[in-house]
Amino acid sequence: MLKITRKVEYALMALRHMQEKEKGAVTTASDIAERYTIPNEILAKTMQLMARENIVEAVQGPRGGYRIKADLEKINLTEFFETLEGPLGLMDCYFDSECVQINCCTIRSPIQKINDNLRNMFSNMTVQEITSA
Amino acid sequence: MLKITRKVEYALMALRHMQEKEKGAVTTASDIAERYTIPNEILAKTMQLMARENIVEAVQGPRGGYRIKADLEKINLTEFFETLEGPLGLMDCYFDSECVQINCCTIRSPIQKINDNLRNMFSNMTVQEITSA
DNA sequence: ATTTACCCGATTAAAATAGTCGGGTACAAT
DNA sequence: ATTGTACCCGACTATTTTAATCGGGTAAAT
Repeated sequence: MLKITRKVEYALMALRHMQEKEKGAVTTASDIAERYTIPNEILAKTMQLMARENIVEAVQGPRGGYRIKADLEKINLTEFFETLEGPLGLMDCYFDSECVQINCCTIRSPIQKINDNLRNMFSNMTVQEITSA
Repeated sequence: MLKITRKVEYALMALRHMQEKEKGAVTTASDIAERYTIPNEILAKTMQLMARENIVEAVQGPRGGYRIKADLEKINLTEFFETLEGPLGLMDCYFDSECVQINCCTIRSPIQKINDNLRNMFSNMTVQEITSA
């Protein structure tokens, strides 16, 4: 429990990789996949997702690839995680959920407080802190 | 991602329930399961686990049940989570793992720092804070 | 003895995550 | 124009993790 997903890991590794290149240079998804032994198509998808979300910019065609578009110092980890994986919460009942305990759950509000702390912690860290630490 | 498990939720609800009764009184696993619509046998297992770990005490036979044994103010959440679910970490590679990226992973140490913060946060909270907030 | 309630390993089911496949579109170079 | 490279994307399958079930026990009060 309390794990981050592969997708998030791959995304961070890719961003870090691109950040080490000259600004404006592009890198192909398969270059990154090969470099870090990441399954090609799953990284491709992750890059596409980040492109849709304007974290990176895609350049199509031969000599194309991706480059960083957003200012990584301005994206906090709560935002980043939610962009890639959807709503963040220790329990599902804070967003969706037809949990059978919904009306008799006695720990919902105490856990909610912990959840707030957690979100807070992640909101106070930027993607940049991971990609260049 | 970053979810706590059902088992942990059930355990906390059970502890909270027992805590509301007079000290020394026992409650059966099926009473608790019924009260909160928890599948009987999964709660039973969870209670057995907590009994093995000396968090609760089991009284066998008719009129038996469980009562709280440990001082819940002295159990922090890191301990509690690890007792129920094993080692705590945002990524697997901090304990087990034959991760293919193990030698080329560029985000391991930054994530490790976040992991330390997370553990720290949970280590500074007690089970009591959840069961009686 | 019988009944109640804990004990526990093995198994199955369901859900979440991870990875694959196939058929597209954009565009630079020739 | 054609070719080749690289992004795009929905649908699908496999794997892993989590949740729940089953079956056959043991302890103890009445």
